[in-house]
Amino acid sequence: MQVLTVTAGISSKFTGIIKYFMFNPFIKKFTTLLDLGSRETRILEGLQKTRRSFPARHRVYSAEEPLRSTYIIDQGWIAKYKLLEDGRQQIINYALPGDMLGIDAMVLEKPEHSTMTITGSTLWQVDPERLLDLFHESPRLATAICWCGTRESAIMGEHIVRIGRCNALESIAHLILELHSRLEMLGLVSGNEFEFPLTQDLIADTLGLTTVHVNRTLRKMSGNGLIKYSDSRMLIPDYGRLRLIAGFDPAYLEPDTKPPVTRRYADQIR
Amino acid sequence: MQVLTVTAGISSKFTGIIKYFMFNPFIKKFTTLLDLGSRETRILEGLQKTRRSFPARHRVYSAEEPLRSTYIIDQGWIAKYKLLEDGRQQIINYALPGDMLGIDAMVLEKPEHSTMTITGSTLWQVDPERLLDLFHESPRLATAICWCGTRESAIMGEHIVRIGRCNALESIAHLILELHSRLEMLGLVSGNEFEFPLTQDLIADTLGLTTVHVNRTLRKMSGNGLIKYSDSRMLIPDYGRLRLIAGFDPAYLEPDTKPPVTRRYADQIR
DNA sequence: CGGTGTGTTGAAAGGTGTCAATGCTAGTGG
DNA sequence: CCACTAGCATTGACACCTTTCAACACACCG
Repeated sequence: MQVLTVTAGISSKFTGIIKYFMFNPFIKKFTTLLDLGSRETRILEGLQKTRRSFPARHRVYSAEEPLRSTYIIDQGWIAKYKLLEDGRQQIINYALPGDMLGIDAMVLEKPEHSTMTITGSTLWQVDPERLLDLFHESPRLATAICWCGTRESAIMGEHIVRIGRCNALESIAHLILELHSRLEMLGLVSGNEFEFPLTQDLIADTLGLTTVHVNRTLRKMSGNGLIKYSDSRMLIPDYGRLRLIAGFDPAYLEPDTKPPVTRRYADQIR
Repeated sequence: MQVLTVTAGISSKFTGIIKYFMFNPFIKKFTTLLDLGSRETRILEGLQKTRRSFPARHRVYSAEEPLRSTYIIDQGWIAKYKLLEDGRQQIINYALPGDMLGIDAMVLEKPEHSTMTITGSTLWQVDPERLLDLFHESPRLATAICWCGTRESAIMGEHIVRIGRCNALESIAHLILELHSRLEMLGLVSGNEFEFPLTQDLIADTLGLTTVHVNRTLRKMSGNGLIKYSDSRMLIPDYGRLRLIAGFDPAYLEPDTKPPVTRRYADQIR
C-alpha cells in the first residue's frame, strides 16, 4: 500500500521520479502521449494538491449545483450520469484512475452531468483556475489535456453506437471489453481477469436496458462460456470470441504514437 | 449571397470587423464566450485559409483513412457517423456552421468517425499543425477551443440519454428541439420554422431506430399537431408542448456568461 | 421513360420492458 | 447468536414497443 502514501508534489530527491510516474496514473497517461520535461512534470504534480476520499455510491458532484472543482482520479471507479425527471437514469461514461473529472468547471458554471463513485475512491481536487494557468504555462500540456477530451469523446462515440445499434448481447460484451482494455492499460488486469464492481443495475443504466434483461443476457453469456462473472470479478475465458461478438476494436482507446502533437514543438520539452 | 464572397483574413479596412463577426459563424461562436482582441481575431481568421465546397451526401473524411486536415464549417450540415461491419450505421453527432470538424487530427492519426455532408456544404480547411500553433500563440483561444470540445461532449451526452432512456417519440422530439436551438443561435430559424434536411433514414440512424418506426412516429406527431414537417422544412406550432414531451432544456447548448475562463486572464485580451 | 431516393402503410415476429415474487448474502442491532 | 433489513441477483408470465419483410406511392432526374 505504499502507493497510497505518496504525497502530492513530492520532490524527486525523496522518491525517484521514474518510480513516481509508474505509480501515478494521471502522469503516466501523459507520458504515453508526450515526453515530459521536468518542468512539465512539476506543473502536473502541482495540480494534485488536495486529496479526498469518497465511499462507494457517493455523489461527487451534481448537475444541479455549481461546480467549483475539477478532479483527477487516483483510484476507484466513477460514473457520470444524468437523471430524468421521472427517475430514469442514464450513465454517460465511466472515469477510471488517471482520468479527469469535471473539466467543464473550466468553462461552465454548472457541470453537464452528475457523478457518483461506484467503488470507494480517492480523488485529487484541482482548482479549475489552476487548470487555466496550465494553459498559459505550458501549451504542450494544454494540447495533452485536449487529447484527454478527444479520447473521452471517442469513448462516448462508441457508447452511442453500442446503445443505438447493438442488441443487449453485443453491447454488454462491448462494455466489458472496453473496461477490460482501459483497466489493462492501468495494470489492473491479470490474466484476463479483473475487478468488475458494476451491478446489473448499473450495467442496465449504462446501456439503456432493464436490470431484468441484463440479468438474462449475462446468464446466457455465462452459460455460453463467454464470461465468468461472480463476486465483483470478471473473467474472459475466450477473448477472441467475445471480441468477435462485440465487434470490439480497442484502437479508440490507445494514443497514436506519432500524432502531430508529439512532433511539433518537441524541442520545447522543458 | 454576399456572405459567400467574404475572403479569409480580410482586413478590417475593407469590411467593418463587426460586420465580419456577424457573418462568420466560427468567430461569432468565440465572441459569445470571450471578448476577442484584434490579435486574437487575426489568429482565428488566419486559420481560415482554404475554402472547399462539397455536394450533399458526400464523404468529407473517412474513419478508415489518415486525417490530415481539420475543418471549420461555414455552411451546411455535416453528420459524424460510424459504420458497423454488417452495414449498420449510427450517426454520432451533427456539425453545423461554426463547428469544427476533425480536431482529432491534432492528436490522432486516424479520426474516430467518418463524416458526410447532409446538404451541400462549404468548409474551411485548416492545417492541424496551425491549430497546435494556436495553442502556443494564444492560451486564451486554446481554452476557448477546449470549450468547443466540452460543448460537443455535452451534446453527445444528451444524445446518449435520448438513445438510451427515451422512446421514439421523446427522442425524435428532443433531436428536433436540439437542432432547432442550435440553428436559432446561428440565426437560421424564423418563427419556429427552419430548414430541416434530415431524411427519415438519417433520423433513424441518429436515434438507433428503423426508418419505418421513425415514419410512424413522425406521422403521429404531425397528426397531433406537434410538428409540421414537409419539403425539408420543420415547423414547431407549439414549442412548449414539444419541449415538455422531450424533456428538453437548452442549457447544455448555451455558454455560461461568467465561467472562470472569461474572468481569468481577461487582462490579456490582445 | 425508367431508375433512384424517399415517404407510407400493413401484418407478423421478436427483442425488450413490466410486474411480481423469490432467494441469497452481508450488515445491523438487539 | 439470532431476527431483521437492505441490496443485489434470479426467474416467470405477459404486454408492448420496435423491427422485419413486403409492397406501393410519389417526386425528381438524366
